[in-house]
Amino acid sequence: MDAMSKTIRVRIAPSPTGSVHLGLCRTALFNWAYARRFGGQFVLRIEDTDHDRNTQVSEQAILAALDWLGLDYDEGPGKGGPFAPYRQSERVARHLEMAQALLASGHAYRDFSTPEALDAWRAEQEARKQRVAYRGSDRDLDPEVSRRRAEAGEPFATRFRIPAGETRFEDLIRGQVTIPHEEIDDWVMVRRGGEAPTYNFVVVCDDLDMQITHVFRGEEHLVNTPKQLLVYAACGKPEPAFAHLPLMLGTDRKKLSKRTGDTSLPDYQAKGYPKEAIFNFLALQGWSLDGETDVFDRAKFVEHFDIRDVSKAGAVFDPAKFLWMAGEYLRRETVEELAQHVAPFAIEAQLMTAEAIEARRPWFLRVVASVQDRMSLYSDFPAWVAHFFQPDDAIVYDEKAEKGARKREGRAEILLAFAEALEAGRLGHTAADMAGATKAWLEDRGAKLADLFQPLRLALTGMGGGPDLFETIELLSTPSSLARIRAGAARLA
RNA sequence: GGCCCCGUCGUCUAGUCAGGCCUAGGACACCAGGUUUUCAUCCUGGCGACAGGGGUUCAAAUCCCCUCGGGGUCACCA
Repeated sequence: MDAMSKTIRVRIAPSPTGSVHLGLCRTALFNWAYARRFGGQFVLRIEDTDHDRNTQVSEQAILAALDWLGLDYDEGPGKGGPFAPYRQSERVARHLEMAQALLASGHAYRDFSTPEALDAWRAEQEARKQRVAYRGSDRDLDPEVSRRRAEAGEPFATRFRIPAGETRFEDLIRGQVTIPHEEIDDWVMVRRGGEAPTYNFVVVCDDLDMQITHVFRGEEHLVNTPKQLLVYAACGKPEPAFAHLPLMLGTDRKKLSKRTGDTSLPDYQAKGYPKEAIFNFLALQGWSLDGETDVFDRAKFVEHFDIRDVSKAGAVFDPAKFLWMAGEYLRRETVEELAQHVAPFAIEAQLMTAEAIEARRPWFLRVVASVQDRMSLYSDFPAWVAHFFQPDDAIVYDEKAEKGARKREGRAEILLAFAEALEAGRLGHTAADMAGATKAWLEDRGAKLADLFQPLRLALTGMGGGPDLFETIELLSTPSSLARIRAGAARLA
């Protein structure tokens, strides 16, 4: 009832380790959409309780990724909010305080056993092949004794006392889930030494303090939920609603990992996937608009998204469909937009400098427009236009294309004749004029179109396919075209 | 292995909660045509699934049970 009447508050709580995984992006996407759809708040909290693995770079990468995808959060590190701080490492005092309270109420206990003893116990379990949930030997220690040993300086870990019974909860995606308590360890809330609380504990403390109403996260957290639910109960606090998203799978049907391909957002940014395509594709991993429409913008997504519509089964990540989606968005861009997106790739490939692009902007736009239908990714651009920057007498010929061109009888002669006609201006000067005039010219000579066009394309661009040839001639300029054609005639003779 | 979750075309999915409108729809991929000076775009068509077996019912992809298959998880990681 509480959760219904309060405004919706969702969060993502990534740990800043490694690169930004697509799974995190998708979880963020769904949380964000839910908040936006129902007028709630989307919170970012950095889960940096594992000091050994956290990195500052990684935290920055998460912030940058959300920003790039346009998933604006209402509260979070660097942005602040009514429940600051939003970095868990900065909230430890509060976590310890809550741990203290659970110790006092008997929901938790001090475990003085050594890590070595635990290892031995686990080894024994392993040997007997019958894994039983851990129940610390100090679980039933007299509270007074326990307190005194702690005061005497004996190190201990704080464990949660799992009661008998089972936990049953309603997952918004999966329906009712039941897990018997015999399966759950008396897990560690605060590590030995007393200053380092663990994830399963702090996540509840923080969600509680930040008044989170809905927890949407990956399915790998499903079996952890009872542990957390038990903490809510122990604190006497209402629990949020839970929904566990289906995993994103690799082609091996296992949790998406680097083994089967790129998994991080920066990988796809670097390859030149349009961001709206990434957004759209991620939205399709476990959710669909109406079963008919695959391409939709973020407004549409927000307008229709509901966590209840998310599917239960894991989604195999399909690179081919992702590529198609990329092309779909790339082709919808205006030439100006596309030029802007593609320019960095041209620069990186050392085809042009930023200054050169600026200086020849009208030309550059025409070039971009000419290959728009031929690209799926921004990174496809350099390969299509590289020939423009090669010396006229040393165009790099594609092997297959050259083989094809060499099959044409009289290739050198026709190229030379065409060059002459072109130079004399007998074919006109605009692409449209030249196309018509050239066809007439070919007919007069009794030649087939392919007799000229195949060798011509090779001479001009070195490629087997590409934009309209007369457009290419214009873009190249007549002198340069002539040089290439004559060089081609010589090379193909 | 225990426990938990899941199971519709190769892949993403609609349909499952409220059984009939499903001879199961869409998309990607693939194949075949068409358009085109080529490549691509674009257009048309094709291939292709209810994991299996039992029930319940006049009727099941939809409800129940079992089997099989896949995944997740079993830390003083998150």
